[in-house]
Amino acid sequence: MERIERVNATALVVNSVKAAIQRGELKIGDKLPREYDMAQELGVGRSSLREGIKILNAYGVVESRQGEGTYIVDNRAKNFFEFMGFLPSGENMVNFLELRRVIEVGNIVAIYDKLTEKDFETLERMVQKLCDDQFLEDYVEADKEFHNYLLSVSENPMVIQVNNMITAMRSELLNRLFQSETVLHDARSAHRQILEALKRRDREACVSTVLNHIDTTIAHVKNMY
Amino acid sequence: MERIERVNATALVVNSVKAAIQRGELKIGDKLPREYDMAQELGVGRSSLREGIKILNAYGVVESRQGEGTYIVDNRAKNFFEFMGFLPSGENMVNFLELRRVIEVGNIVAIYDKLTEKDFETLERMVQKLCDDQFLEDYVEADKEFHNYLLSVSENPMVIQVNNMITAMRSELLNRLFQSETVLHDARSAHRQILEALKRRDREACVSTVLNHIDTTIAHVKNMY
DNA sequence: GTTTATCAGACATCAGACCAATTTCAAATA
DNA sequence: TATTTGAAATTGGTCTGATGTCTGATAAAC
Repeated sequence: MERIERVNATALVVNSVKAAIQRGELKIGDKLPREYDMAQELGVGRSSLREGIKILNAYGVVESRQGEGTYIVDNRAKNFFEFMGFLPSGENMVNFLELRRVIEVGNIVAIYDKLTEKDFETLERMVQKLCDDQFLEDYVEADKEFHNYLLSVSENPMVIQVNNMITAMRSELLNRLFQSETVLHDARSAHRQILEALKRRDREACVSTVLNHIDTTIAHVKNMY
Repeated sequence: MERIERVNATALVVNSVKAAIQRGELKIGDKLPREYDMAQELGVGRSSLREGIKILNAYGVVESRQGEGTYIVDNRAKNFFEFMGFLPSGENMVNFLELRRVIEVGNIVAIYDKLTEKDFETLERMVQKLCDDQFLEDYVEADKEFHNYLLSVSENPMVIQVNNMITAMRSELLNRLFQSETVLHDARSAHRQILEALKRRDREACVSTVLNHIDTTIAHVKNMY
């Protein structure tokens, strides 16, 4: 662990860990040195080290387990919503999908006339993949890919980041949803319809198809809870 | 400060402060007791208290100044974006407004057919206010009110919360923007157009007018930087 | 072979001492 | 009198050592 510019002891700890992760030196699952050793490495006291680790805990970057150690994790998405005061629950799942609907509709309006032939080819492959794939993990992957691609066209890192948070929360849900044959069928046809609307550069149809797609999902989720 | 259920010392501190804020016992600007006293009040050690305070600092709920004290603040919005890795800057202002555009467009599609006569009356008053008002602070207030009202119709706490974060970031920007007569004129006519589109329950027009409104703002901001 | 006891390792907490920044206020000064 | 200065008090920042508590592994008992 490299010592970063010192403004104060606590920030030094936070930045050192962040930097080590950024450099790929620390990966998810890695165990940090024990508090005493790490404090010495960074040249700070154990209290200051702990204060830094507490902040990283709050950010969802590490997780400390008493008697065991402190590990690198990525609970940032979860903490993102917790940060806003929301815990995952049945009701919040619907709220959460509605937020997603808002973003996906808003995004498609922003990008519907910006897609190139190359984009269409890529999207075509993704839709095809969703139709061809045989295993649950593949559906989930293909579904995510399609939506993430549309978001990425915005070329707006903030929009993409917010979407990442939502996608991370959605993974678990998708795994359950795609166990239903109906949902899978809906998704296949919906993605194709969205793509067709995009190809026609028909904004109104884009909005309708995206809206429909997610509303269907919401209806399914409401049935689940 | 009331002692909350104790799972562990640090969480106790965090929850106690949060609860006191929720109860309105602590307001923005209030000063917390000095660390030693507060630790005794809550029955925890000073180190544990400090770890809790550090978490609240990370959340943007309090701010500690050496030699002075610890105060209740609300930097949650700022920290929210910092958490996502974004610092306020000229370029990020545009990204940030584009995120806002995505959300406002997505939201108007979600609510355009849900407004009642009463809603229209309220919105009408708000548009009128924006036109009548004479002072900068009033414009800014009226503009915020209009957009927040539309978001609130969604009745989705997550959407509203994300909007709150954005609104908080936007305040500073609006103060500068509304110093331009052109921007003010644009805003007045844009808000009226949006309201008219809503009254006609014309989704396509809603999307167009909202899109236009924020695109105009983005253009102005681009000129500013 | 399974269960239980013990022990080492690691985080959790507390207390005390000292450091550093800020504020306060009274004394010195112009 | 008004201003400057500087020392003391206040408060958060940091370090250290001792002790508590939880977990996992190993050894002992059955």
